[in-house]
Amino acid sequence: MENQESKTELNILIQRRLEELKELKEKNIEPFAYSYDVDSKSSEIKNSFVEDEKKDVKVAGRIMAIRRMGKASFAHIQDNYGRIQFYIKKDDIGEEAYSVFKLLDIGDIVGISGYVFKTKTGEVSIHTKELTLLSKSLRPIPIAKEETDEDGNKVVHDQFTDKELRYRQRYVDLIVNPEVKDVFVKRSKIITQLRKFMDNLGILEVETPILQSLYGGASARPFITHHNTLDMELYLRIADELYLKRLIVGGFDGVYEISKDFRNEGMDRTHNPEFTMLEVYVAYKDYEWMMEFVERMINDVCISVFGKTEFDIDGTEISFKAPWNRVSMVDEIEKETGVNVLEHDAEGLKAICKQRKIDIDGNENKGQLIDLLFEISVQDKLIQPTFLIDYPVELSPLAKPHRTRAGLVERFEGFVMGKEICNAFSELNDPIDQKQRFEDQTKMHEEGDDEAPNQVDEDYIRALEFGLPPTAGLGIGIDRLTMLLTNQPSIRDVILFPHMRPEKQVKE
RNA sequence: GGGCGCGUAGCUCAGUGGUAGAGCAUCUCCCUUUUAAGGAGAGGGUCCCUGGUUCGAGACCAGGCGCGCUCACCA
Repeated sequence: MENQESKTELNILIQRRLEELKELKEKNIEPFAYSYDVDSKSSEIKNSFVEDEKKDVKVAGRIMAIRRMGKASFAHIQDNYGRIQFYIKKDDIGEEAYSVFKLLDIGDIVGISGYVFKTKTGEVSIHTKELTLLSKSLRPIPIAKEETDEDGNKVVHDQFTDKELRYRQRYVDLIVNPEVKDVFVKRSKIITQLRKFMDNLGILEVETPILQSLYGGASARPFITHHNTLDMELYLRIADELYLKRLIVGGFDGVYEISKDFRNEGMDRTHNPEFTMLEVYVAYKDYEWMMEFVERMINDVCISVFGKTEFDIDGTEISFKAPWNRVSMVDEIEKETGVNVLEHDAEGLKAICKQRKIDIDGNENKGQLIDLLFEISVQDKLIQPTFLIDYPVELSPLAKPHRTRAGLVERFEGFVMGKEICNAFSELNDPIDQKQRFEDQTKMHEEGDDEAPNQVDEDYIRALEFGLPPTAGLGIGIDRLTMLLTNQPSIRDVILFPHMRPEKQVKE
């Protein structure tokens, strides 16, 4: 069995590299070096090239292509900033050093010391004086080759495209697919800019528990874990909302957390079991203020990270420039369907749904039915950034009743391209109302809605009883925001290591 | 969970019932400004798994596993 395994092609390739490793050691070459004094970046060398200057540089990177021509060779290395070619000649570095070079492969990480020149075909390159092996690569990387066809278009051959392998072995994906790396650089910059924006406003970044004995702040099924010493069940948070508002009770004027949340639900293009949520709470503000806050913050991110507010998303021109559209949820539904949902109870809405052949299972409450009608008739039409405002109270157990419209709460969600990108409200700070709503939810849980919380968070009620100032709160899904701004089709394309079923075992 | 699709060399893929293929990668030789370098040669396969049909299965059938897309669920 073991022999069969060792006959595979991959194993032979690895075996070959192990032999090279041995030969290198016999030549007293350390194949896994300790450090290298890099003084240049590939991109800077190319951008700052001056003819005949012969500037000395030291760069390091992974060998991505080798073209050997007997006693001289060209190769490309790739560093964090791009690729650069180096030229290496036996006459320059000597027989022994050239024989070391011959033992190198695509994938090896090397340091190149030499001077910058331009080849006769015009490529800025490094004329190698000294080559240092920094890390021998034992496993062949999937090589993509690029050529430029007659029309000047870039054609990529043998690109590493298997999505499963790309997600499972993201390190390989990042090496060979540069545009993937760019998405994650953008993601990082988006988060950095969100932080800067809030920090500048004096909003304090905090950390709250991931392991919670009660879960709340959203409706979702939680992951359950166990604490051995306390011998009790703990939940991985589905939201950090209730903790952040406790901090507003405690006297902070503004807090935010960029939190990993966990929801034990289906996985698809827009759902990963763990995902990143920004939640912000600001005292003495309401949802009107928060809408302007979102406009300003997203504008700031667009300008700082992308240098623009107009985006081409799947062929549609989207403008994030403030102000965004604002439309009322129930008014829009009425506009599209002719139904004033506030005039009907749950039974009446069910009848309307059935009449219109909308698929329902009959257990929906009024809020869920309104939401259904919204999704069917309105949601897809919200293309340009739009705040959908004033939700039915049944859908929003943590939002404050609308100051003028009965049955509604002061809540908004931001939609772009028919997709939700944020959720916010004037926070409910009446402890008596809040307790009643929690109890209604717990009842829903008992009646079989396993996404409703299973018990009332009495401590949160106690906190409200001490007094929560008027507060505006906001949640933004960082993954989905990144998807939108970088035009990526799947949440897995903006999460470095998306959740996958476990591999049976790592091959070989 | 439903539907559709995919699974063949390290990578990208051909192969519609009759000897498992191509390009790149790998190995040997030649080649001191190449860039999908080039020339000559060589090696490399559990065709996802299990059963079935057949004289004969990579291909056809059934079941399974894995993955992708999509619908539903998930505010």
